Amino acid sequence: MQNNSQKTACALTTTDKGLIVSGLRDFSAAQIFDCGQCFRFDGGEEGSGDRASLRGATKFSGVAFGRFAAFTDLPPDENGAVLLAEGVTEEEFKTVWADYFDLQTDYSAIKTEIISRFDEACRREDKTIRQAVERGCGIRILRADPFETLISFIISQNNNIPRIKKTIAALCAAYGEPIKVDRNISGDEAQTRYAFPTPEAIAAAGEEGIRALKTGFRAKYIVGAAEAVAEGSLDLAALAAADGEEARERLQQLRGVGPKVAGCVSLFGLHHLDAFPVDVWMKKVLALRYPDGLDIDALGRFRGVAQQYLFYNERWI
DNA sequence: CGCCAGGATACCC
DNA sequence: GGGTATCATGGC
Repeated sequence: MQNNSQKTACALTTTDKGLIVSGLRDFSAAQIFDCGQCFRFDGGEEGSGDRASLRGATKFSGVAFGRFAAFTDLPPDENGAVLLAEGVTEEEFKTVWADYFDLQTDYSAIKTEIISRFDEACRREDKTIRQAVERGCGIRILRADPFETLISFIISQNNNIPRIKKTIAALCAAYGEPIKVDRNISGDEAQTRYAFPTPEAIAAAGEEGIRALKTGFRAKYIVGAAEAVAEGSLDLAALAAADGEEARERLQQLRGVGPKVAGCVSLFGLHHLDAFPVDVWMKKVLALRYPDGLDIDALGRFRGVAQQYLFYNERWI
């Protein structure tokens, strides 16, 4: 599902307000950062634009791969969606953020296949998936760091999103490397940002060090996973290259990693788009929207993307 | 006080 | 194999 024409379609322009990325397809920073796949970006802050066109736009700022940046959706033009990236150079966008946002993947083609597979599985025209795809039309599956995703979703178990974000922020502040913040990002100069801790840093912190961050019963799971990666017994890069089912089974061998966490790590951290994590929200979707049952395995190789459309649709309905 | 939160585990039958 | 109490913590 690679599309070279799309790769070259997005255009970069450096302005005094930041880097303008135009010609984006199937893209919404707000939807991407608000659909539960990423815990390190915070929004809500109004775009500080002095122009009417920026009013109401939400800026999301945060850290990925040890880099702090802010992203704001601008009104689309005739070439597609437009994104304002602050604290990002053209070179950095091309080498880091374009890959993070999975810009080389054609999500229009994915949507078409998803709808087709759902129709087949339901043996009718499925209105639910159409509504979900429409509502979350700008969602993309981030290519997030595998280790960060693993630890983040271990923390997510039996937890709520605000507290998950708070705990991860505390983990980064305590054991992550401080990041030099670009002074051009207005309003954010004063705060020190932190990279996600390395496996070695978390392993060295030990169970007591991690428990001190109010991680509760998850502390031993977090340290165990970090130790496995640090000592090399768990090779996440190999799992990214492996079959989706094989990756999920290997992840579930870790204590504190069950089907749901393994599914989220596979989908968001390893980019296995066939992973379909079922959480309380998805159980609600399945019971409410598909009362006659739904064969997950029949939903095709992009069912993980469909899962995000359905999750977003149900959470913000 | 109780219940819930992007669950997993140990233990029950 | 399928049910269920328990696990830390904080918000409501």
